Amino acid sequence: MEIQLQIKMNEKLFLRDPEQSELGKKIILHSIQLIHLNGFEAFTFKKLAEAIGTTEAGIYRYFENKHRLLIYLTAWYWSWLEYRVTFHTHNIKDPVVKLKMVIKLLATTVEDDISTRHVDESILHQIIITEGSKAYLTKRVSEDNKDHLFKPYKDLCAVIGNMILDCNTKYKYPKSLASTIIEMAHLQNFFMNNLPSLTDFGKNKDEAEIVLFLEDLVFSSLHSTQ
Amino acid sequence: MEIQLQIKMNEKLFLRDPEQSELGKKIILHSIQLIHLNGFEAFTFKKLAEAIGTTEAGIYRYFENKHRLLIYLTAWYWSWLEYRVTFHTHNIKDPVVKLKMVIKLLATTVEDDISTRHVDESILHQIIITEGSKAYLTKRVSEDNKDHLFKPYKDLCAVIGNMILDCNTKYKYPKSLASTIIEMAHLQNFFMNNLPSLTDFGKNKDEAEIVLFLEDLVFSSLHSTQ
DNA sequence: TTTGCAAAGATAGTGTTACTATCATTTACA
DNA sequence: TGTAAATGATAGTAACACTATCTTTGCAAA
Repeated sequence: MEIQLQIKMNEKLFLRDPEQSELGKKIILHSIQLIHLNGFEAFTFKKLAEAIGTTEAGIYRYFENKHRLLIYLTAWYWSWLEYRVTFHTHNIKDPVVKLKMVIKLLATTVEDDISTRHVDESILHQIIITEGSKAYLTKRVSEDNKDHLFKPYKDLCAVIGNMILDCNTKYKYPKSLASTIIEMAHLQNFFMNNLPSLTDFGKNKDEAEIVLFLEDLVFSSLHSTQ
Repeated sequence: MEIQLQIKMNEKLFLRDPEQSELGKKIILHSIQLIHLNGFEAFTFKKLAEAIGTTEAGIYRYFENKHRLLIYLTAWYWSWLEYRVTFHTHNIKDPVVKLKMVIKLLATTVEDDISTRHVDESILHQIIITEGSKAYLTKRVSEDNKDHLFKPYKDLCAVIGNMILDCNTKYKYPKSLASTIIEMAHLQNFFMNNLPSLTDFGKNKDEAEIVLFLEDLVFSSLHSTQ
């Protein structure tokens, strides 16, 4: 049995759906590799076209510009992560166990899990750690938000927020705590590997310790009697 | 009595010290305004030169490129904030009260406080919220770190980490909690104003609520019996 | 079998960005 | 008054971020 996951993306994320053609899939595959290799700033459509063996104009038929492509990749990533969260927390009754699973999924490098043909999820995960926030840290954020480009991110945050409430109905900041977990799962990973003195994980560089930190943070807040 | 604050910056942050000349000070003043107005991506040395009334080449004598200028601005900001933290927590004995003061300083818009002639601190604060993380989220981060360009940020983080330990010597993640507070003070503010569904502050858009959230987060962790 | 049409390929062109170089002029100050 | 440093003025280049147009290919309905 081979299962293939297909994620349906908002049409405003692209000009032409990259999932619907060979060229489109190549754009996704190679853009992930190139961004990972040189970083988003050094990434250009010209280099991407050369890597694929097509021309710049060809890429522009799929994506307005490289920033839109980044938004597409992040949206895809968050959709995929929400699916993984749903999948891996299914049948878990205890909300605490559930939330621990989510923290683990957020903060741990993906092995081959639920996979897709044309996306390398573990490299994409690395990209989102370094480049993900650049998708929304712009002057255009409100317009892009109106086009629902960040919906997958907000949906995931809402799902986690609800799980937090399942642990403690009286907790006052479920959404902020959810976005804090999501962002910190990535940022502590970046710091651990690049600016280790900003973390307590520099010695072992072990993702498992980030999980422990986040668990302590979350469940202290949720069990607090303050 | 008029007090002027002068912050001594690492020499690797610039080619020529902008604090030492009128042109240099104009570069700082106007770059802050322009980045705030159009965002860092749309900011160019040409536009900056036009705003100042000098030429591109003139700017390049002070800063290698716009990314270095951003690093300079962030480094200045974190140095200034560390000074404010030291100043405002001085003479406070209770470590909990001290840490609460820090959270307030991090998460609240600055009014005219400890001021400098050529830097608009409240606009700079806004810039750091949106653009600050772009200073280190790059492929060059390790090299830049070797040049100590992020020292002010790391110093502030260390100071806060020690205050955390003063509250609870046994707490296991002082540095990670410190970087979490710093980053979240900014990011929750950005989300509140731009992607409010990621927070619990969308209704009132009140920074004071971010302070309460962070206090709850921090002191739950530090008083936790888990 | 033809026609028709969308996707992709090929090529060219434009304005802007991110620099680098050079030389003349002003300013500071010794 | 002389000299060096800072600044101003101008020019130039390679890469980037697009846009336009025209041709070719493949495939499907008439």
